[in-house]
Amino acid sequence: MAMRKAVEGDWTRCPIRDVLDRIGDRWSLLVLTSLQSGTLRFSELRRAVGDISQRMLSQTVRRLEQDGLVSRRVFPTVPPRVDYSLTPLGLSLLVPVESLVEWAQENRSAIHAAREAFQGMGDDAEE
Amino acid sequence: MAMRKAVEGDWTRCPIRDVLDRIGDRWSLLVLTSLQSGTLRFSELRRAVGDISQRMLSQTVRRLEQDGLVSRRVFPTVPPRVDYSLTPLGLSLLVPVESLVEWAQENRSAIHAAREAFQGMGDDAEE
DNA sequence: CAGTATCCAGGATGATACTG
DNA sequence: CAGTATCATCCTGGATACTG
Repeated sequence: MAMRKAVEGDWTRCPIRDVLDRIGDRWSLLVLTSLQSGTLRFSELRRAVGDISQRMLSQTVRRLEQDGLVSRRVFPTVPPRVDYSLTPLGLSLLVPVESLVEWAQENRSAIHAAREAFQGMGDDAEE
Repeated sequence: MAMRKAVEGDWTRCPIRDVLDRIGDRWSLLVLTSLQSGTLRFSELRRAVGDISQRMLSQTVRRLEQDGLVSRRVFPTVPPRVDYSLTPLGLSLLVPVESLVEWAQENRSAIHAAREAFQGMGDDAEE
């Protein structure tokens, strides 16, 4: 998704863009939900999310931290240790997000069925 | 959003990806909400959404139609006329989406404030 | 351990031109 | 009017290597 530019524009029409620009990417939501259960270290978070690269995890948590959704605590030990957890703001975001997740679960088959139906109509799906 | 591949994978963990892959892009949500008020023709929809290109609108509505979120009716007149409207499924999706929109409206300033706070910390926002 | 720096491929989006 | 085809561009995300 290439949409990090128009955020500051005339999007008063659509504040949702602010949110979508942040949770609409591949990893943010996974990171957020992974932290739902509690604090995790970088490596733990990485395992929890799954197959995310170091670079993307680093980038994702940094953005989430900048947006005030995730809190980052550094322990000046050696080896270094960094804890990540949800902020109240991040936690509050998960409420509406879960509504969406529920919808997704309930209607996943409907969407897939619709896609299947399209296959047989001689109309291709550009892929 | 470059995430149209992993949809069929092991995303049982995260059905939300199915949804995000479809509404997380730049235009889908705008199109959906534009149709909330009722049926629109292609050109009307284009004006309603704003500065979307013909190509992107065409592509977006096709995908939404394939997913069963939008209904498309063609009138074999000349000049041609095509009406777009939400399906019950599309309408039902807007319910949780609106929760997210509300959250976005209520917390927009909080997010922006968090970003501003970061500016002064010597940490750049990569842009 | 917890990152950052580079390089690179693929996809999303936009502009423009053409068609039924 | 309602698209499709093509081309160019920018960004996202992955792989790999290096650092404190």
